[in-house]
Amino acid sequence: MISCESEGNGSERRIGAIYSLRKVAERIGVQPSYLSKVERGEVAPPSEATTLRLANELEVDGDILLAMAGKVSTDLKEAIRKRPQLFGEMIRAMRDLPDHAVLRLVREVRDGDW
Amino acid sequence: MISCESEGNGSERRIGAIYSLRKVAERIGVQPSYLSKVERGEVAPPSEATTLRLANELEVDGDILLAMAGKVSTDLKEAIRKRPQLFGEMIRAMRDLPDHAVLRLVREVRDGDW
DNA sequence: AAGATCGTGTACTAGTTAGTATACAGTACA
DNA sequence: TGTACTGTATACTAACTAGTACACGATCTT
Repeated sequence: MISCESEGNGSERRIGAIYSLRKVAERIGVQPSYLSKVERGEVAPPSEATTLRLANELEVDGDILLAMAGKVSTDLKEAIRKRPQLFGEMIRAMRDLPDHAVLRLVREVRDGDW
Repeated sequence: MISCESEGNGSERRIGAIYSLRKVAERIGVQPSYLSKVERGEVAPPSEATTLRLANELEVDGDILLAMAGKVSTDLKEAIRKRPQLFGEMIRAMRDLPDHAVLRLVREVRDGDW
């Protein structure tokens, strides 16, 4: 587990103990042994719920951690399921675009006069 | 199971027998009893593979049948997983757009000078 | 030196998924 | 009238998911 310096406010007995594998495991509600195996890839990636709790705890983007776990967020799947043909076409079209083109599309949609 | 008229070339003893539940079940490689339950929603929707074989057999859009089964095609998920942030943003942005706006985007991407 | 904490190894499991296998009663038809 | 085919009810299951429970030796701190 990553050990990093805490702010050192004196409330912890040891520096870096806040992000110890055991502490993180406890905060996200799994057994330390399980988190250990997850980190080393010894077991299949956790469920979506557990992955998102972990992402939140480690302050990383949930979509990214889910992707690392080979999964896609339920709310994205839900959006696709509601309009499968339209979103299917769109995603398959975007798949072949370079990042900057997709980014331009995102901006266009956001600013858009739709 | 839907019974429809065949072309009547005389090779079948009874009309409409080509799409009998049993025949379809056999062609997609499941038990008739299972397909029966699937059709009536008595069991959970089949796996992605089985759903796609069924869609192909019935000549309907795979994405649509998957969506009816509450699923999303693996190749779409794969596209999202490769660029989770970008595609996550895009899909969440498109989620709130009306159909015609998404369609316009699809056309734009297709014709695009990207 | 002792107690706390560290990450890890091993063994086990409830619940779910995606079906199979077989038997059965109704219907068409020659 | 029998037999071939229809859809369906019932009972069962192998493989997988997503973990738990507990023990262990190493290390760190006082």
